[in-house]
Amino acid sequence: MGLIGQVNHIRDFFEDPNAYDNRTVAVSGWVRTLRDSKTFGFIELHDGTCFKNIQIVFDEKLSNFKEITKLTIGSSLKIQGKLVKTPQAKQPFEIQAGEIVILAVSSQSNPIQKKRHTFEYLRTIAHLRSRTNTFNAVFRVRSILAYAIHKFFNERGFVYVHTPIITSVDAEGAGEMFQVTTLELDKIKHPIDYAKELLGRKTFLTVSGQLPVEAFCMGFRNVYTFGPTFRAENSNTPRHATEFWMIEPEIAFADLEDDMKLAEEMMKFIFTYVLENASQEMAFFNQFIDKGVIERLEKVIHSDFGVTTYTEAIELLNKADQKFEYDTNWGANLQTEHERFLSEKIFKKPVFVIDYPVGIKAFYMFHNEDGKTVRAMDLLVPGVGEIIGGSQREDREDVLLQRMKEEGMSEDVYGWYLDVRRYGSFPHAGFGLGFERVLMYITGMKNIRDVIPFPRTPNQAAF
RNA sequence: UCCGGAGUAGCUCAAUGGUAGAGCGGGUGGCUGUUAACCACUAGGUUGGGGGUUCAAGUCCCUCCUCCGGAGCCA
Repeated sequence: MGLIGQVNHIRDFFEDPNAYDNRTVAVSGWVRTLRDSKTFGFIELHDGTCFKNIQIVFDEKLSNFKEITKLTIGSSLKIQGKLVKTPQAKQPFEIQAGEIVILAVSSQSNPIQKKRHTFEYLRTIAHLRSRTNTFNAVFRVRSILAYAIHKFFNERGFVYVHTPIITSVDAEGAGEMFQVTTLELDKIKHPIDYAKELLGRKTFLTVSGQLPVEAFCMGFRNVYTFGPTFRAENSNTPRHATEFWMIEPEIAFADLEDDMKLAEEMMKFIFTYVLENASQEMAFFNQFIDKGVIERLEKVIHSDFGVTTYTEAIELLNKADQKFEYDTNWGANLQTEHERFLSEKIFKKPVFVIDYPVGIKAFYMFHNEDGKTVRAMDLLVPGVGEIIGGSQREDREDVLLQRMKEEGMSEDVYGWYLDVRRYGSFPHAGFGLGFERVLMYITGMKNIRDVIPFPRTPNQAAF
């Protein structure tokens, strides 16, 4: 006989308190905090089924009363008692315990204390931090957000494609790559014979699923990938991690306008879904992490995203009454300060910047007639910066081949990618959405290390 | 990787070159409705590592390490 059916879930109490009022219930969970007096006490119990805890009242009529008052934070319990409403108190209802079974007492050296901890400290105990209010809320929202993304694409007929994590496609222009090898590095002879690799060639962890997903776009029209990606950059910022998750849709018979429309619809859909399905967590973020985050999300849901060309953006920045550390000059990348000024001060909402100079964008982007720009788009959001990067793809085989030659890319490795243009080319477009960056925007968390369960950043691969 | 800041009790932080402290957390006791509970008592230290200056270094100098922030790279 299993244990699961023997207890109620706190989540159900909050969803329909009337159904349990004055009824005998059983719960299991962990002590979040405990207060006791001479003849009675209170436990706040967390059972993992929802953000909120339930208050347990216990008194000296229990045979193990003295033991219970000595319980430490984190100790696990099974409790039977009566659920009663408490309209005059802070909590809506509580359980008056008839029996408390102590399953395990937590060691008093538990690093999670009944006090406020800094996020920096909690990162050093990432395996324990899901027991705190903030991280419990962050990671439940992470789960709900992932579901919302799948739901969005599924409802629109997109096919979910599992693109490879190990790839031989080098230098996609998206950053440094981790090399994957089965060769014994301490015994390796130079020059390295990559034919001796288990996979028969030099391989890496993927920096993007875009190229393979484009191939599947030929068969299914609208597709997306959603999986981990890896960048071996020595980036030390609150917005970068070496391992992160990315969503990459690819749509057929579509141009850049369709691409932006999809991005905007998706953002609005997932924001709405999280607000509706994580209301307790969002209320917590709004009160303790980032005051006003709910209002900001609602504003985005009800506003039209801005659009400006790169060339116009440069003009807007030059006209602005604002000193920048770096000058804006056509042909150079926009600096972070420029991007923030555009989204936070000029547009005051998410804004697409489109039609970037050829020289600062990837080889596969569609070339405009002006010969100077490509059909690329970046979506900038206040506070987080670049959250989406996408483009209409170059679907003309000759133009693409020319660009690949200029980049020195070998047809051996990329020939299959040209086939997507060779056997019935079609206009198509897509984008990459940084999953953690959306999560930061939604929760108001300021550091990417605090929205990844076990973050990998330079010097950090513990757990 | 570059620039800046910080490393002192379990945690968050004090300490003019001169006896290393507080709050929280822990432990013990008290308290008849608490919810950041409250009150009393108590234990707890290789001041990030190494080297140097000085009668004397947490404090000044050199160096290394780590973390945080800004920049770059980008999602």
